[in-house]
Amino acid sequence: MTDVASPRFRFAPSPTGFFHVGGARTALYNWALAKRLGGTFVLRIEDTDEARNKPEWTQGIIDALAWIGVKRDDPTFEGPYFQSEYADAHVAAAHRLFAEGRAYYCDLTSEQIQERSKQNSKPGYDGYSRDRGLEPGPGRVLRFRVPEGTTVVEDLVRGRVEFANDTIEDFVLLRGNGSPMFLLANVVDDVSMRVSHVVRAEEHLPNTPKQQMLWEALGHRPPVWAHVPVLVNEQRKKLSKRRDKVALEQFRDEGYLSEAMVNYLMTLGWAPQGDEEIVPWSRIEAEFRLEDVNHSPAFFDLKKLAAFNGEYIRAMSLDRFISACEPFLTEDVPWTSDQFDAEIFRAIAPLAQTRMVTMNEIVALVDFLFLAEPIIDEAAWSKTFGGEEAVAMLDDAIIAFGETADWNADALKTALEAAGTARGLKLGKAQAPVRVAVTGRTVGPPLFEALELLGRDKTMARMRAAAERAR
RNA sequence: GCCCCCAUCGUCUAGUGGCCUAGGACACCACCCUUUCAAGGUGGCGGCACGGGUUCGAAUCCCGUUGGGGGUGCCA
Repeated sequence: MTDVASPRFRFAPSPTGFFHVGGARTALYNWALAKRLGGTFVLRIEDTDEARNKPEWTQGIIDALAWIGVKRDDPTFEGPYFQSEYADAHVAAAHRLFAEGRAYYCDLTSEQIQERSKQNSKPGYDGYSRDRGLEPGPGRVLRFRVPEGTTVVEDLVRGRVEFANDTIEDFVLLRGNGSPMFLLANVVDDVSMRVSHVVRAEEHLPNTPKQQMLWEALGHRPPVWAHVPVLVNEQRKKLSKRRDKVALEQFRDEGYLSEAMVNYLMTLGWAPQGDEEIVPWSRIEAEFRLEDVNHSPAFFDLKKLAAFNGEYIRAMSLDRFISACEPFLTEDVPWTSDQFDAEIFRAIAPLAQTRMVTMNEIVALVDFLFLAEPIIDEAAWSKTFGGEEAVAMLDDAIIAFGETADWNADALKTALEAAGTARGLKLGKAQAPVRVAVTGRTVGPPLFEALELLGRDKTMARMRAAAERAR
């Protein structure tokens, strides 16, 4: 192990798709530790699976990490390194192991291995070529000669985990074509990058005795291991890219705030001190300990994430909220840029802020203010104008508003309240037809404030149009 | 099958032998507030998987059972 005073952590994703929330949490754990302990966070892209890797995913990883605060320009950050560039070192290490008798070549095909396994009714590879003294050659894999005894993994979250070596098969180091396998490449890189702490998901725990033997065979003391529980879906299965919504990029695009996502992810398997779970990163960084990480899988709960996001949205200052809205106000919007009015938006923003769970919801909350005509939600329309009462109420509202001298929220409210009372309707009922007429929806920001911003002309025109349509 | 891990409200967790009549958060329900919807406030529902030990005392320690999960590739 390297200098304890300056630990080196690493995050080693493979660029095989969108960035997974589970990966994000692992990265965050490593990052929090590296920051607090004054260590280093090494990013190594494990791009050795040629069939599945795509270069564009690498940039995706870097961007996603930056989004959650793991930034390249931070002095704690080191890399990215690319595993594919170290293939020579991996092969050289394997050859050394062969020369030392720690590994041997085998010419069995996987079909033959399966056949033997079936015959002696033992799973996996049985060490058939251990003593055959095979030289390297095409189609021959290099296997590690697992020694006798027991391998004890000391894990910071699991404690002491023992593996009987006779349950571990002689695993492949080099493929038949001579290329290195994950187990080997991963260890050789960790050794050469002087990694002191391997913090990763629990699914790697079964690999750990193999890797630890490799560390030792290569003449090094193994790192500190820590295997954190996996994230699961509602069926309590490991989150998968195929069936679950896990892409960090998607959450970002829908308007989840990175602070909320980071905070939520950190509470999966761990909790800050005290009763508060919404805490700033500074506290997380100061308090996070691997020893405190839970041992059981955690359900990635979209509802709770949404609740966190809502909290974070409401906690923003008006200026921050407005600038956070901006990307969602310019792309994929129903209005044209000249229809948008920043002053009006600023006025409605505080009223929208408490009504959102994700930032992309801002559009539907304010669109009626910028569009020439509201987008009519048919379900809302038929529900509201199903009876004659609503149309009559709308007619009365048109008259009441027409007689209103000052066009402001208070005056409009007073006017509608009076009109409603005359028909025996409470304000809640009386406002409904007006709301649908003007905004197209049954829900939205407070009505009279919205009408004030919309202005007399547009409001009256929409109400008349709706009355016409409802007849 | 074999190896390994895990087990507190529906969910995420606090709890490290007495402070536990088990605390908080999300979700859910009710009420209050209220121009819709939210937000906010108040309250409620709800848990130590089971069985044995150890101990004066166990959610906490040990064993077993059951139940979940991960791994078992010439993927990473």
